Amino acid sequence: MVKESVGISVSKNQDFSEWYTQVVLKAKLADYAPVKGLIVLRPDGYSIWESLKSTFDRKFSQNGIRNGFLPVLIPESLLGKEQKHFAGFNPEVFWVTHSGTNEVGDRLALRPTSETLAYTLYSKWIKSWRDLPLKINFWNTALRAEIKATKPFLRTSEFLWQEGHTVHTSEEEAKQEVLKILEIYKNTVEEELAIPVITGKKSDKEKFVGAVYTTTMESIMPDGKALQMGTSHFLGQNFSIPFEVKFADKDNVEHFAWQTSWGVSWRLIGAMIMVHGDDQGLVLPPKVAPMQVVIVPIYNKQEDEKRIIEKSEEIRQKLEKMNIRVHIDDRNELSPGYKFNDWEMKGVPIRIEIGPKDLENQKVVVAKRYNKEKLDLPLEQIEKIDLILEEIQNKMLQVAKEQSEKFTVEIKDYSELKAKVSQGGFLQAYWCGNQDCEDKIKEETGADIRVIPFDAEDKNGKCIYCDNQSSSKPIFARGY
RNA sequence: GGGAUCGUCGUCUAGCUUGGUAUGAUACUUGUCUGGGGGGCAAGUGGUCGCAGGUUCAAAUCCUGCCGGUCCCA
Repeated sequence: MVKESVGISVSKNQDFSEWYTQVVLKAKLADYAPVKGLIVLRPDGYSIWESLKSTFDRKFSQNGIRNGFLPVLIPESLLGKEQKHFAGFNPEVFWVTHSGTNEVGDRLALRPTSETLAYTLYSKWIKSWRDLPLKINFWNTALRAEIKATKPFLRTSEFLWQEGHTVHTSEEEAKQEVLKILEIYKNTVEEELAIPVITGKKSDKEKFVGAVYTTTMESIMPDGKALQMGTSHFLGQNFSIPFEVKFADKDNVEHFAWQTSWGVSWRLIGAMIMVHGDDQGLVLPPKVAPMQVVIVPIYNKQEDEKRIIEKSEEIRQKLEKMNIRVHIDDRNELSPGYKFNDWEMKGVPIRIEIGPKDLENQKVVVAKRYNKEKLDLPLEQIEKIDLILEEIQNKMLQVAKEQSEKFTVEIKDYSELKAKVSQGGFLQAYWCGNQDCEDKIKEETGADIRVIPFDAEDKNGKCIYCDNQSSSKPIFARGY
């Protein structure tokens, strides 16, 4: 009866954008802050971020990367040192112009990204080839004015992310690092968030300003729009020269170093919501779910209550010993039905129902969130929950892969591209490599080059726009 | 960058055209009966009508500016 005011009031198909906002707010992941363009993370949202963070930290560490911390203010003189880079970011930089009532001399930027600041310090720290490679990652926030249309996790003026900055003695080693990081990104997103990605290069037009080239991973969202999930840049010597990041090599000759930078943001959480969520709300992959199992006890008589709570407690302890994150919903004032819907909206992967009838039969009811399946599980097999969580994680990736494949289409001619863009999807077509064609396609269809997949970097065919010999077969799409 | 639209207890909303004591639902609190898919009954708490000016005897309502949300187009 009151379904609409409590749950998600629109369906995912019918109004995707409204659906997304409602899921974020009603599942209590985030809320809008009092300042336009900014959001607040609530514990369930932050917990997902912490989970991703710890996975990345483990993998970075295995790759010899350590964490550091940089300040949020960057003086204008530093930010402007690499001109292209500066020009690219300038329109969205927030500036601090006053301290108290006094004007500051050199304006201070709220960091849009930390290359310039980090490399100023790197040039102090690096003297010799023995100091390299230097690999530091920074967990922080970046600020870029995005005040036209706020969308939690996807378009906000401040976002949580990590930015890694590495320095190498050789071009080759730096290029390898770029790929290693991209691979870490890819397998983390696929294994933890159950979202398939396509990796490859950005076109020159779309690359990070200041980079020699940018590698990226892209995913397709259920509304057919593409989302950039993370990027890893080869900076060459573009920064090491102006910032004088130099080292004396074994032969005692000074060289400019070779650099990389790379980052993923909480945008990944946005992607997870869009890819897996449904009309009932959030659907969380077990690996990042703040709560993996919720136990809902059901009883109506006093004596049942005691027995059932005891049994629930017993199950909780067993599961906790297996490192499963489990919670008993013992709120007395709410009906079981309400709790079912409540936890479904919040995306908890498994619900265990336990009532008098179950006790008699020495079993519980297990309900899987992602496909709504319910099954009976004998009490003595309760450890199987672990396997079911694993199965859910795998199936979710599989379903997402199928969805994503459906969205990936080969395009033969330009009229087809024009027609398909509005329906959305990854549209793969030959391209001559000329930016004029890229610009025209963007202008006429709204689609840009999202990624040139690694296996499509060298493809012979005819450019979809100008018919000339093609150099590659990129994926075109409208993006977020 | 251009345009549209909205802002009234936590949430959704009536009232605005035609100025005159703030409407309902839901949520929340308490009690009670309930309890296997969003329960019933009863009582109660909660709003400087986004903000700042202006017009007026009187402004949620009319005027101006600002702030904020959402959507569409480039």
